[in-house]
Amino acid sequence: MSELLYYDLKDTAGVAPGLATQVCRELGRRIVAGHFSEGGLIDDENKLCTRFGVSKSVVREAIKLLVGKGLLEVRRGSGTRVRRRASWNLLDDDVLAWHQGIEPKPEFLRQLMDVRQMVEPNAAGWAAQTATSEQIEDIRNAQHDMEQATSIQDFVVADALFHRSVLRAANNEVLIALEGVIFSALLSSIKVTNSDPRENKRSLPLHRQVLKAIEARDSQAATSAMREHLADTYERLSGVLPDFNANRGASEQEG
Amino acid sequence: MSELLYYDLKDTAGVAPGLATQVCRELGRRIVAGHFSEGGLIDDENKLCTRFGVSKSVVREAIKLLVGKGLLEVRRGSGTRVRRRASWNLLDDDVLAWHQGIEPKPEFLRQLMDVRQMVEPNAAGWAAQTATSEQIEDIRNAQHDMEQATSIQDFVVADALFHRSVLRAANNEVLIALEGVIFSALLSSIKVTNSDPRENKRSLPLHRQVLKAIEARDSQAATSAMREHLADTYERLSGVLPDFNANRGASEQEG
DNA sequence: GACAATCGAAACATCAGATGTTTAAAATCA
DNA sequence: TGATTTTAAACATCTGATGTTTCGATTGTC
Repeated sequence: MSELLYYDLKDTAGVAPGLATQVCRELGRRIVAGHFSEGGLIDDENKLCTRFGVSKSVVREAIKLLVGKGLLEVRRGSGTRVRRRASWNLLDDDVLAWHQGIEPKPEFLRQLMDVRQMVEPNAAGWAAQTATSEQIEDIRNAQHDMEQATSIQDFVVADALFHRSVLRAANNEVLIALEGVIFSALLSSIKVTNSDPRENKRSLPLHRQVLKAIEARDSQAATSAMREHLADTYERLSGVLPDFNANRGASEQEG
Repeated sequence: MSELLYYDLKDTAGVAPGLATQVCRELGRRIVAGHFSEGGLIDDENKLCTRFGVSKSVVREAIKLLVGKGLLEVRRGSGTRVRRRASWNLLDDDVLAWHQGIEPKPEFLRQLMDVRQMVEPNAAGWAAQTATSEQIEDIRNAQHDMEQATSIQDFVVADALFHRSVLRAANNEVLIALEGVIFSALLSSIKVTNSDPRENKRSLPLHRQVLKAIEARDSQAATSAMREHLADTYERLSGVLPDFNANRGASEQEG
């Protein structure tokens, strides 16, 4: 499951997660997977205690965590409800990670890609202006690892680290908080295209170009190269997912 | 305090916050305000119980909430530490709200504005393509409220709602999750420029242009108008804050 | 005196049970 | 029927006990 890969990339490992975190993740996965109807009640505290075999305090802490992520809403006396998706903190690392546990939805993936196309060319441009030599070194190393990768997994990890390095090199705290979006989109894309390593190597020249432009402090070139790279990814996804561009430019729904 | 204004805009009101939420907010404010050294220990559970006059379960839930926002790190046996700022979930609504409780830091505000300049022109462009008639109506109403506003507060709220309407009209779930960044930047900007209502009215023509372009389904015009509006804001901030552009490479690009 | 093994206090983790408050639905009555 | 009262369900909070981990202090040997 690539949810674990996501957590690896965020190096959330190291610390042993307590029971509350475990229960939180288990519930979170089910909510994101759509096992509960929007606005529907989930089991009460006692049932959850029995189901997970833990005490009430643990369940309460787990629920508090999910409330913090916007997934649940607790009403005293009434019960605990699943909030509508529009209220979820979609940028929360766990919420994004849990999305990796389900089949990628074409429209959501497109939205993630739209945001990547908005964010990363700018990030590359800023990186060319402000990156320190250490930050450029990080980008170079990631690029090198992409070249050397032999398995799909190694390649994806190196790819993710490349884009993260660029993002960090832009030296904008708020921007860095968006790295989860990039990881999520990247992992989902790989899952969808399921391309073999050779196919992936196709994107290497553009990554090289981004690196070169940043090294040369050429902001516009970095922006362009990154934009071109993402457009290529975008196109590949369009080819594989029929609904990828479906709900674009037209909407008049709502029930 | 405009932290409350932030919460109003996110309509987090309605439900009475329990003790855990109160303690969480109180601690969160202090952390964001920098009352603790990075990596430093905070009081242990018992001391916090005494300090806030609540039971251990409440304190534990509050701490779990802060861990979920990346502000704290709990190590069994050792204690609870404040994580370094780079690990905070800066896009979390509460974290952004707590930033409103302190004097805006020029560099952080610039970073927020950079992100706005990256996000909102795109959002306006997409809104021109995908907005429903109801969504356009929302934008129109917000714009109307801006025209009619008499107090600074009314104006800021209408301004925030205008930008939120545009963001929502882009019909991208991930994008919507960034509305907190816009609110935060907007409220900080007002606090800094402290401009009187008449001065604010200066931005009305550009808002009108954005609205007109979206109504006309002219994506490029919407993007341009929004870009121009933000560039204007950016410039005004540069004039007031000497350090606003301090840690910065040089030029802007984007095309 | 240096170093390693041991011990114990501090701090978080979990559990169990009791009591208060709020909500919403069921029961009751005019 | 419609308004009021009652009651059961569910969350909120408190209390106290026990387990586990960490880290520093103590101790004992060489």
